[in-house]
Amino acid sequence: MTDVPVAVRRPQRADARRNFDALLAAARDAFAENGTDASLEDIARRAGVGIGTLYRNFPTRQDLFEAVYVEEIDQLRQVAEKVAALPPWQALSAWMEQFVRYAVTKRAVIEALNRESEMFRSCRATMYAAGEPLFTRAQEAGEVRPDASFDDVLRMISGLTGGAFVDDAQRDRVFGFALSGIRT
Amino acid sequence: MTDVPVAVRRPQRADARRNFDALLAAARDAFAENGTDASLEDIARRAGVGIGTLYRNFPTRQDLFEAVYVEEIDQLRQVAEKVAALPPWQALSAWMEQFVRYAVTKRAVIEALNRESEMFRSCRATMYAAGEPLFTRAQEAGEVRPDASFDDVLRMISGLTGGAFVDDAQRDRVFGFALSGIRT
DNA sequence: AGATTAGCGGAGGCAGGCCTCCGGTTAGCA
DNA sequence: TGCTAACCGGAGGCCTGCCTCCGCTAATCT
Repeated sequence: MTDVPVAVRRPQRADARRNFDALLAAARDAFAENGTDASLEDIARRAGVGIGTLYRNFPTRQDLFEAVYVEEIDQLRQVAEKVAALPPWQALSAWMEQFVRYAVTKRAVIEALNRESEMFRSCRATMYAAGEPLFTRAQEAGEVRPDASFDDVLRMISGLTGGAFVDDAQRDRVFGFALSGIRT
Repeated sequence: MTDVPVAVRRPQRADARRNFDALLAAARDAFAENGTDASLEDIARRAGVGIGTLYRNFPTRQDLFEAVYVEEIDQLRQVAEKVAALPPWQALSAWMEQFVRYAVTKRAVIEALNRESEMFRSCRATMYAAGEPLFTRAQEAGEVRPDASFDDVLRMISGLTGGAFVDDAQRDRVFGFALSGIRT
């Protein structure tokens, strides 16, 4: 998290730093709304900054994406730690709940499950490292059906996340159904 | 199915008819691959036809979409009839299975759940008319949890369909988990 | 305050998508 | 076989997005 493959350092000068942060915030919003394909020109516009400035700070779309998400993905790890003391199923389900809430607003995370690239691989690795132990523990405790894998669950959740629901209540309900389907 | 709101008649002349059919086939493929947003220019290219010809036969994207899907959606109704004699849960689950198989190759159908327009509304109506009775019957027979609605199920399935899976086996497995989650 | 140089931002070239228009072609009929 | 209306298809205008380049601006240092 502190050290990422392609280093994009925070600029030194005051104006530059301002723009850098504005871009990051704008990108976060844009990615949440439109996924990985959000228009870079639109992001620059939202940030109130020229397109040139965007490209100087983040030479590739990857770089921008990375700057936005690497940190956020780390939250999943933190939640996993917080939750470790709970009983097996409760721990897993709390973590998954967080994952859902997280994925709903960050559509791009879902795409990370599939796309190929250095950084997506690393995001994926972080997710697995965070959640898989919880899953295994719940499974070994006999709380989760033995024919399900952690990957199954992650993809189930991320698929569901991509769907559109009438309202939050429906979404929660449907997630509840689906998750109850992986219990023994 | 024989009569749709905006009539797009099959052309009379031999060459025109050939092109019409080629366009339809190309559109089917393109929509399956890229969803509703498939490039019309690409569809014309696939059909080996000029873009002008596409627009002459299908003045709007809607028209083309309609020509491709209205008929296919009707299959869901047919399956519902075939399956009506089975016991409640089996009937529902057979129909849903068909819906899944169907939706996987026709991504656009999923979008129909959300988009607003005359024709999407009509597609949706057809889907509901086909599947909802089966659902209600299964629910009244106590096979389906009473707090689930047909809409929940449809959206659950269509959400999952949008997700990417490693292989068909995983997809089937995950669908199985999710569907077992709506049983009592 | 003045010099230095990091940083700004938009013009502009390129690509691809949408849709219209119209000169050229040809199927079908007599 | 010859005529003619129906049909073809792509050029071209418009838009939006990607990315590069470079003349100008102003933050920082002395």
